[in-house]
Amino acid sequence: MGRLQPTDPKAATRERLLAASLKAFGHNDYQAVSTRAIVEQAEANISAISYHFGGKQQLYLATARFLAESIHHAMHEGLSEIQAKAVKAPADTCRKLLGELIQLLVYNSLQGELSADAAGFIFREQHDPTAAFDILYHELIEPLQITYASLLAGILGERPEAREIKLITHALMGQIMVFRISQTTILRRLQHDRFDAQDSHELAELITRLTLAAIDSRLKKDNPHD
Amino acid sequence: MGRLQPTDPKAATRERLLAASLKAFGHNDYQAVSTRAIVEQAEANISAISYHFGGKQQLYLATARFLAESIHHAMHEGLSEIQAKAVKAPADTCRKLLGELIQLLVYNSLQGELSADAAGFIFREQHDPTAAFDILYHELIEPLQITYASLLAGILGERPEAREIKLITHALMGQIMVFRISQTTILRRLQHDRFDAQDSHELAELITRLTLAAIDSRLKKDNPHD
DNA sequence: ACAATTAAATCAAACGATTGATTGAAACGC
DNA sequence: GCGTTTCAATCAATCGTTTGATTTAATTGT
Repeated sequence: MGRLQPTDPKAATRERLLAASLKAFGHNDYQAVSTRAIVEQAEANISAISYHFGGKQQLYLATARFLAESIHHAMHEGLSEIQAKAVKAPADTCRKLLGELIQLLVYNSLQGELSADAAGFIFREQHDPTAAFDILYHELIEPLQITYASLLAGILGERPEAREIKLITHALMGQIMVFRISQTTILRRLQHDRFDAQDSHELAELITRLTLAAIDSRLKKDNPHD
Repeated sequence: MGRLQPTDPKAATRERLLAASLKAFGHNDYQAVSTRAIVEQAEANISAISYHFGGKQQLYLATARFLAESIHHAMHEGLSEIQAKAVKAPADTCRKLLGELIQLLVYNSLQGELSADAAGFIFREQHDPTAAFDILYHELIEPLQITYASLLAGILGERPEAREIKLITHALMGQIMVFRISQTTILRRLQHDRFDAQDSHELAELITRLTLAAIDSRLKKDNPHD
């Protein structure tokens, strides 16, 4: 997995357990994942879970933190650059940055090696939230929403905290997420078997066009002197 | 539940098992749902599953069919009316019908009594498809996508089967679905506790505006004599 | 029309297998 | 040699399924 491998042999087992847990919990409910399946995938002993985490429940929460860190690590470079350029940026700069953000999100959603596991984990927490959702929300979901919303607000000249900006942000980000969440559907519709990097690029461009068009019409509506 | 209650007392247990299964499988994986939990909810005996369906696996597949039928039943009236008006309809009629379809989808996604169970069931099958996905896809997902795509194609003057129409359909329907799938996120962002009928109406109008705007820009791009 | 017979449906009890967790001994690095 | 980490063995609890008996409903014989 794409994580930094710890040279410390003590923490190696812990890291393998987290990676195996993410893969397992990304595809199955908490109750549906057996601790034995995790330790088998991690090539560890059954009691390693109790020893390193205290139990299955604590391992699950640690996996949520591990997931948030992993995604944050994978997107931090691109994301922080966008966020830095976005402060007090003019509308046309925000438009360009929004395109970059969409590209970043699409690529990470479709090409990221743990995107499938992450999507499964996050959705389950969305549908029936546990304590893990708080971790994912504050460290992953909310920052992305705020970044997207601030760009949107920069283009539209409104407050990022406005109710309608939040709703539009959610709807427009849905255009991206649906290609991960409902990937089986769209692949079947296209009679395709997987999205490669080229597909992701094309998809990001399409979504960017749709997104900017939706925003533009709102600009015109607010400034009827057109 | 909003299903037609069978006067036949023989099939009553079967129906209760299906309703209980949908509720259970909508919130938990196949493996995470115990047959004992289902029969307890259904007020039936443990062996009723084997007797009426042959086993847990067959009950699960029957639940998928039950879900497809239930949603179909809930949306059939509004959907068939839209589909009937859509045949060879001019672009402006398609625009109006698309708004009605969005309204229908939003309302059913957010207000439908089994929408939460359905969303959970369908997502799990999207993420790790089993034999149940084929049922859901052919009887539920694909018809909706085709209806949406044909309206889109009617507005844009293109073939509903075109690759780009399918992609745009998927992206735009994502604007709707994300409010069900990621409902926990948007409710937390808004510091809201639930979407009522008024919220759903407002949401449908917002999404319709965003959607039509995205389509309109494409019209202009294709007809540059504007 | 009513008792006898058959079929359909439900029930409690039990099966082996698997679950999360714990234990004390063994192996490890320093 | 001592603290850390891993191991196989074992615990009670729960899993899906099966079983044989019981109850309920329908059918038949007369």
